[in-house]
Formats: sequence, structure tokens, C-alpha cells
Amino acid sequence: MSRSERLLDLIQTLRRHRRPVSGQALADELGISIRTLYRDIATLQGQGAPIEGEAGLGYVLKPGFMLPPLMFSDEEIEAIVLGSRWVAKQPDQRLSAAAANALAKIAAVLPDDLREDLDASTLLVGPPAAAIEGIDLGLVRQAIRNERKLGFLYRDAGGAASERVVWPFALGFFDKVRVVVAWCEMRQDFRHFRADRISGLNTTDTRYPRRRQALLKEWRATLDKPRS
Amino acid sequence: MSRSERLLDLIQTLRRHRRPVSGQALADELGISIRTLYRDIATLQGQGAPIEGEAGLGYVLKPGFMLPPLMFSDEEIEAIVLGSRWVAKQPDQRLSAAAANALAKIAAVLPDDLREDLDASTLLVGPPAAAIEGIDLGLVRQAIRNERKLGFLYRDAGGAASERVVWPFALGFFDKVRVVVAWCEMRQDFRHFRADRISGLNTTDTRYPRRRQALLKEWRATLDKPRS
DNA sequence: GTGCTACTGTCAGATTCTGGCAGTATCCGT
DNA sequence: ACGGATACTGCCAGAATCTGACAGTAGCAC
Repeated sequence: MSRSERLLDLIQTLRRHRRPVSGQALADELGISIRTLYRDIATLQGQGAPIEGEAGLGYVLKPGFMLPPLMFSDEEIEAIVLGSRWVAKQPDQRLSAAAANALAKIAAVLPDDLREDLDASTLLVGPPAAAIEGIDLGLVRQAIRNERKLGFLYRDAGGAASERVVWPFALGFFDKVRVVVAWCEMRQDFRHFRADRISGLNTTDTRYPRRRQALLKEWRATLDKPRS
Repeated sequence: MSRSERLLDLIQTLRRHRRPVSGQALADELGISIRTLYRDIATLQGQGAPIEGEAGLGYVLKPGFMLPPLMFSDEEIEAIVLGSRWVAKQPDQRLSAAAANALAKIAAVLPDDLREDLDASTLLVGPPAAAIEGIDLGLVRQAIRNERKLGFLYRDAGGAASERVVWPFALGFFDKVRVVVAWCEMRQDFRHFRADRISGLNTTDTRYPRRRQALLKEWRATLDKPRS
């Protein structure tokens, strides 16, 4: 196995262990000496991988992905850039910042002439969606990722308000509004909640009892049946 | 210089020369022997780089970009995926396909658990934009890239039709409509053309007399002055 | 302090990379 | 049909790099 392959392997191995792993354990798993492991870690860190080592504990990889060298066609890069620009204009601040960062990272490694092409790119995205949510969608995405219950006050189309506790599992981006898709404990059914009608968001540490992907699948099934 | 750096250098060098370059010339430019160059080319091709060699001519790189190994945070990948999904739902078929391809390429190199996360991703994009253009926006993008004049029939807001020859330099993606931004030869000024009002598109081989980026810059200046 | 671990320096041996050479195949213009 | 230019492959010895082992320092937890 070549060195560069091994470096990717190391990243993946680190990803599998969420708890800190000792260098010795990693070296054993990869079939290399501890000395070489230290060198590999240093190389990866040099390439920007967020690996942290603490004496007496071991190594942890902060969440993230390492993409190997990848070839994109002209139009594929245009599509990615256009898409990221669109995301960057969404009112979700955290996601928007992430999109901008991703673009910056890509631009940073491109040769000069390409970077100029990107900067002066000819694909433009319209003005930011007008609606501004009063809540932090970043918290919602976090709750989705961690499968945590979410509480909030919801004002429905008729104006009636109600307290909800829901199991959020998806976020929909439409023209004007963002929609939280969740299982509603009150209604005991799937419900959509427009983000601009949510207030008083309460994040919790309570894990909801089902897997996010199972909920998503079930919800999709209910969508397909009664073809609207 | 390490081998992996040199491989990226080779790609960039190939990009600079649009005409076929002989292996010897490339080897000289990189300061390596021709034998090593052949090995490097083989390695790159093995990694998916679209390099073509023809006996008696030399090497050409089909347009595209090679991204070096890159680290993305959780949210950055989510942003890229969401953005690409949005592009994939746009009515521009070529761009939409490119977005889907880019996503597939990224998914292909991700470890299994991450690919599942992506597939069952929790960020959804609304239904495809309703409006369907009668013209192929791919042709427009191509004209923009190559700085070619474009002819078409335009039906303005009042319903009046006119023949136009324009110098297109940007494409805007709004909620519902796509807009071609161009210098209009008839009006001798910058004009926006809604894609759904364009018909009878005529691509030409006639290069327009100004640089695309200069037009873009000038157009932006006219936008900023009279704050609407 | 003791035990565990991250990290660095050094050096010899293993591994890989590189350049040169010889040879084959393919395309092009004449 | 021919010569010239070039892509491409196999082989091998020397150069460069990588690797493992050992010795040593430093931080943290008990």
C-alpha cells in the first residue's frame, strides 16, 4: 500500500473511533510502527486535517471529511460553485458561512487563472431569500444530526399558537421558506413546520426513540401514497 | 518537491498549454526525465485525470480541474451537497446533470457510513422551479464561456417581439426565472433577458469585441450607481 | 512518584523513485 | 512506402525517501 493510500486509511480509521485512540493502537491497526504513525499524523495535520493529540489520552479527529484528489469537469465545478453560492445566500447563517468557507477552500487550491474565473464567474444567484427566520436553524440542524427532541411555540396558518415537542429529522429549503420536517408528539403524526412561524426554540439533550433515517423513510412513504 | 506535489504541477502545466505538448517538453519544464514523466502521466490517468496522449503529437488535458486532497468540515460538506442538489433541480439540463455527476463523484470516494449519511441526508430542496425554458441554457453558457455573440427573438413584458444580437456575459438564477445578462447591440446598452421569453436561439462563431470580465465589471458599476 | 501517552532526534536498513537505455507501436507528412 | 516524431514498456543500477527501532523529553491523571 502506498503512503498516500495509507494516509486516507488513517483518517478513516480515526473516524471510526469516536473516543480518543492511542497512537500505538492506530499503528497496530494500520500495520505500521508507532514512529511512522507520528510522521503520518504530522503529514495529515500539515495538510489541514483537524487531528488533535493529547498526552495520556490519544488522538481524536474533529468531525469532517478528507476528500482524496478528485477530478471535476468544467461544468461540474460550475455547478458546485453555483450551488454553494446559492447556499451562501440562504438565511441560515451557519450553513451560509460554511458554504462560503468551502468555496474559499476550493479557491485557495486552484491555480490563479482558475481562481479568477471563479471570482468573475458568470453564474449569479438572485438576491437572498427575503424571509428571515427568528430562530437559529443551525440549532435545528444540530438537533437533527444528533437525533434530539426539540421544543418550540408554533403559530399555524390560522394564527393559533401551540406548544410542540417534536422529533426533527429533515429540513426543507423552498423558494421562500425553510420547513422543519418532524414527528409531532402532540399530533402523533408527521408534520411540517415553517421556520418563520416557530419561536421560542428549546433544544434538549433527550434523544428521540427512533432512528432519523427510519423516520425519513417512513415519511417519504406517506408522501408517495396519497399522490397530491 | 515531493511526488504528489509534482503530479499537481504536471496537471497545471498541461492546463496552461492548450495545444498538444510533447512529453519531452513537459519533462523539461518540470525538471524530470522523460521516463519519470511517462510514469507520472500513467499515475494521473489511474486517478481519473482525462489526459490523452497521441503518438506523433503529444499530450492534451481535456478541460477540467484536479482538486488536491481537501479537508471539509461537517457543515461545509452539507452546504456543498445541499447546493449541488439545488442545482440538480434547476431546469438547465446540462448543469443539472453536471451537479448530479459531481455529487456522484464525491459520494464514490466517501467511506460507506458517510455515503449513507449523504443519501439519507436531511437537507432537502423544494420541488424543481416550475418555469421551463424553451431554449437550451447550455448553449448560452457555452457562448458566455467562449465570448461569442448570440442572436434570438425576444418577447418583452408588453408582448412586443424583437430580434436581438447580444454579447452575453452572465446568467442569473432567480427564484422562478433564469436571466441572461448581456450587452444588447440594438439598444447599445446592458440588458437583462428572461430566459422564458427567448425563442429561436442562434449561436454564432463570432467573437464579441470585449472581454467578458470587463463587461461584467462595467455592468456591476452601473448597478451600484443608481441604487434602486 | 508511577504509568500512560504524545512527540522529537538519530541512524541504518528497507523500499520506492528516478534516470538512462533499448526496443516496439502509432501517427503524420512526403 | 518511408522517415521522423512521438507515445509507451521493460529493465536495471543508483539516488532519494520512507520506515522501524531506540533513546530521550514533556504533559497529564492517579
